[in-house]
Amino acid sequence: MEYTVQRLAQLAGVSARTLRYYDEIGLLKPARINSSGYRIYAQKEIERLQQILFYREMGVGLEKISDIVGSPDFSQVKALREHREQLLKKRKQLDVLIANVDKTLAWTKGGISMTDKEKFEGFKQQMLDDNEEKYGQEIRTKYGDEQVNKSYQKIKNMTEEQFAEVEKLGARVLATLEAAFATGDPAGELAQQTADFHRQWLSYYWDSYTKEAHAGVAQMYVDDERFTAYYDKIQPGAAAFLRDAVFIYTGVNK
Amino acid sequence: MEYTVQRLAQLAGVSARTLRYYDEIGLLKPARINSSGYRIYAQKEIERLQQILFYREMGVGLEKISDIVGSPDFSQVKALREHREQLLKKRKQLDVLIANVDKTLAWTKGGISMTDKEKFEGFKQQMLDDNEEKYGQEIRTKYGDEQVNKSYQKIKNMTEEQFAEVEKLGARVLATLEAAFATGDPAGELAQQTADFHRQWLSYYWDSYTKEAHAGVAQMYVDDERFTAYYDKIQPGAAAFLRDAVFIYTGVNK
DNA sequence: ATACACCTTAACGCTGCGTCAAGGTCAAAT
DNA sequence: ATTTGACCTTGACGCAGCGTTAAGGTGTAT
Repeated sequence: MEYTVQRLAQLAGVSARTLRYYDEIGLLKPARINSSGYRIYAQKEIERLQQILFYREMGVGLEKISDIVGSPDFSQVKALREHREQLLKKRKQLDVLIANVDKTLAWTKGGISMTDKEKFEGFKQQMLDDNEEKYGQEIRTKYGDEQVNKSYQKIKNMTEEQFAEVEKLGARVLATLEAAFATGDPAGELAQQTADFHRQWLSYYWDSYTKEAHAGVAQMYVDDERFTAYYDKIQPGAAAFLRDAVFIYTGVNK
Repeated sequence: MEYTVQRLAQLAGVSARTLRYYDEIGLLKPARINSSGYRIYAQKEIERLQQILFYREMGVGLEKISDIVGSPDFSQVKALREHREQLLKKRKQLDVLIANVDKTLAWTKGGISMTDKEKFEGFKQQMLDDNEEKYGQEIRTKYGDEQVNKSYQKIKNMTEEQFAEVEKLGARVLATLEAAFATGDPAGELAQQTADFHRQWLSYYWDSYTKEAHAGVAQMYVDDERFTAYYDKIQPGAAAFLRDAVFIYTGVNK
């Protein structure tokens, strides 16, 4: 039995346009073209189409389908396994989105304004691990186990996916700091924006924010050469500049 | 403080192109244009951008964001709630896809060929409910509670989303039947294809398929006027034609 | 002969930008 | 004064996977 586009389309439950498109991109060519230029499909094409649609239902892209269909079975299995991974990833992302929406909704109910930009950002696990590995011992003895544990605990509760967000916020602090440093004015708007970003960034690691603690950390950036080095890699003096900006921002002066 | 595109882009962690695009579609217009034609953004625009980015992270489309931002708070909450529903839907779809991939993988392992097209289709809950409502009592007494319960149980185990699939397969049976009926030959390829689709469709409701049962159902389509009416709405005689095709397909003759 | 259903190619539209291309502007360095 | 280099501008194409006119040829039933 032979089929025209529309007939095959009905059979397969797709549109005629789709079949023409598949022809166009070489994914499914008709068996032959009749004297009037009509596309004619036969049994073989039906089977190929069904394979194509199968993978399409799975959410595989047409190009990958093209690779898969007509390749040996074990390749197809491998492709499916890989595709499965991608689907899982997508679902995780969705979970994060949903969690964020829920959080926002909850906060709005609690009277916390939607304009609070803290909601934007997330966390990183690896950052944590790296941190613990490098400085864990020292920080713990210096600032007390309980504090550190609480902070770590808070972070552990977040999902991995939110990592990119915190990194972004961190990068934003650096970028803004650089621009602000160029102005030379720690009381200027750019510098104050930097301090605000820094506060937001910090808030991810702290259970509660206080101006005094914020100012304390800023001072530490100057006192502890590791932090100084981190910020000064932008420009020598950037750490001190940030501290000054934060002092003004918090209104705290040591 | 005022910002050019690039500066604002850095600050917000997006590309300059994005900001130009947002300007183009009217989502975020710069505060002013300077004498050289440069876009200049101010504090107000920063805040608006942050709101925009917030919703964007949530996966909301730009057009909807345009509606949301700048509307009263309660509207925003409503929008978020609706968006949450959509996210949940998407996740459900993903779950179905993943389940399908898993099933296919399992079947392939079990030696069942990937060319079996049964994997395509799903089920419907509502179809069930409708069915139970209309004919439940009668069917139960006629064919026995146990059978019906088993069938129903099987269907209940599937997810709602798979519904569209079974509907599609059902439609495919009808469409193919119509084309086959036009040929007038119940032994022809089209008619045999119809019988095959019908077998696939049945397989969703039955734990195990047998040729005899298939042929029995086909005969029932002629004997029970409700079914006859259903298939004959295509063309008078279609039910009988389908029965003949299935008899040939199964090799069973009553 | 005429209507009507089906076929063809061509081409724009949708989302959310990335990515050249071709050219103007601005501050600093020569 | 000019040259560099980093920034800015407006166009416009490209991406996936078709949906959707548009303009016109074909097939068949009346």
